[in-house]
Amino acid sequence: MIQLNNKTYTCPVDVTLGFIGGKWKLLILSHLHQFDRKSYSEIRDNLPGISEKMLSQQLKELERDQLVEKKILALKPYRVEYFLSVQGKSLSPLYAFVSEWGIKYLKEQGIDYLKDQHLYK
Amino acid sequence: MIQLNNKTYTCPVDVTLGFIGGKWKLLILSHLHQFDRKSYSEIRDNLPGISEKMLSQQLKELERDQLVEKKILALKPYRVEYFLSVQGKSLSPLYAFVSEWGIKYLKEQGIDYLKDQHLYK
DNA sequence: CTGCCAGCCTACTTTTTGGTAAGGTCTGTT
DNA sequence: AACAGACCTTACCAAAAAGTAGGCTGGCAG
Repeated sequence: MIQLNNKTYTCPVDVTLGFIGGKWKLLILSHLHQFDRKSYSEIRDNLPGISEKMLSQQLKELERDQLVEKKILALKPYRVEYFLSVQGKSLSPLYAFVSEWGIKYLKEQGIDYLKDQHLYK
Repeated sequence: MIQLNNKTYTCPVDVTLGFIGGKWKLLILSHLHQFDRKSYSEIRDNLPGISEKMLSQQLKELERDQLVEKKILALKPYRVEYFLSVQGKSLSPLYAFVSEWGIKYLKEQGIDYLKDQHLYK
């Protein structure tokens, strides 16, 4: 049992899961990793199904956990930009692996995601 | 949007998450990866906090998803053994990475997990 | 023959998570 | 002036996930 920030973790895996657990976190992170879609609405439009509540909630947690940073581009017309922090980028191999594993799995199921990508969306 | 087995996924990352999502799956998997503790009670005893309900439920799902296999060692005194399938082993880089990332993070927080491992448990 | 341990399963409750819908500011467009 | 779009927040509710507690079979040890 590891104690950290008033929470208990059973092992290092558990610690990492504390950051990337949840339905949308890895999706948002790997999205920021893959594409450079960074504005709020670009992320929203590229994660079909996510509600604005979830998006802003998760982004906030990711900022708090310092995996994502937000840059305010302008105040008068409020414009922002989200991007992976150094810490967030340190998880890059994970985003890559998880995505490739998914692609490989889909291929085994007869779905060529890369080829047919334009169809999905 | 990807359709597969009556479910909808937004991208390959989402597909992978379908297998390893949830609070205990990665914990169980990486446990089977790291140690060779394989019996039901060994897994239970090494994942402090997991309830038997969760353990058997998750094991069942992992079997269904073919990431884990179960071998019945004996019937009279019912004894079993769980281990990673080929499919489950194909996620090994993930277990390793997630664990190492956690260890690295802990180190940054002043906790030397590897050195003090004996203290946790 | 009692109790304990392996290996589960089930009913029930609580907690967490996620979804809906609405509101609110500001700014540009028509 | 009306509307739309970027960028959120909040209140309320439903669903899903997880926790609690107990039960059940069958050996084996004392």
